[in-house]
Amino acid sequence: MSERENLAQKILENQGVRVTRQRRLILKELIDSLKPLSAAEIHRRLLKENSGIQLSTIYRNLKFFSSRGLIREFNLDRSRKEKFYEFIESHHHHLICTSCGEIKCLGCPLEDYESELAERTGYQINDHNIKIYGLCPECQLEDI
Amino acid sequence: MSERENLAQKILENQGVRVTRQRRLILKELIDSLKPLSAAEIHRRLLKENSGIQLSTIYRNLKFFSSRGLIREFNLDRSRKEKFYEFIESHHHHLICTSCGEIKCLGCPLEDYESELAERTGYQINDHNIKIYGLCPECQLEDI
DNA sequence: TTATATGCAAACTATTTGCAATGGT
DNA sequence: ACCATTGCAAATAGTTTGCATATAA
Repeated sequence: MSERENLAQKILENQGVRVTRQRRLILKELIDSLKPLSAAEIHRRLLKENSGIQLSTIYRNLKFFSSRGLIREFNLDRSRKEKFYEFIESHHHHLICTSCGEIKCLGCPLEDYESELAERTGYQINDHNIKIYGLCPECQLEDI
Repeated sequence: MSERENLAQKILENQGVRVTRQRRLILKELIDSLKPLSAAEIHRRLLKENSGIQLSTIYRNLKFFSSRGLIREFNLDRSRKEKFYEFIESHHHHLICTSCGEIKCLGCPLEDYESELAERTGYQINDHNIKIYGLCPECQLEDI
């Protein structure tokens, strides 16, 4: 078992959930990845590594990990219908290049705003997300 | 033709696009609505008014209006797969109650942040959206 | 008149589910 | 041994498309 798989193993053990080969592999892909992945992308990557794993198993576990708060699930892009998933290391947001699709992680500019908003509206604020769209420096250089 | 349909008519005429009964009706629903609507919801509402209109026509026109910048298209909720659409009157964001689904519109707290971000990253920032999730005051009162 | 938009049915994509078999604890 | 998880195949939800017909300009 690789080092990364071992990390995944430990996280799952600490969660007190049943550790299967599939769970270890899926979580490993998310931990390894620097950017959010779709279910299909995780599947593709795992097939490359010869882990015969079913797409439905991936979906089931992504739901499971989400409900356990291990990962975050969201739509990256208004035009795509696929969801994306990422391992939660810390609260952050995304800057997305609408031309090449590159994703940068950003810190959170809303800390103060949230408490002010809670006070003003009476809502109990639990979470939020910000997506910022633009053109990365490279794509700005290309015509069209 | 109702007053609201007339407003929709005028908007379409100003855009220099072909004005059909269906376009007028779809745009009217979005203008009337205080909150974002799904394609299915627009369909439901129009059928109630006895406008025999096809769901595929609604989808086609939602895409068309989006591309013209008349409406905004996005996913409201991480768990749902439906997209939502809203008429663009001014730039704003949403506060969503994760229990009852109520949607409140919010102003934009990112104006300054965006220009700072553009400078720092070299990105040309074109758009962004913020979704804030929580419990509305009413839902906070309900146990489980 | 003619190009664009619509209705209808069928296709497609992402995701979910039922059920029998497998595997972790 | 027992129950949670998996594989597989089939179902579903939301959206898109092809083609003949209707309609706005």
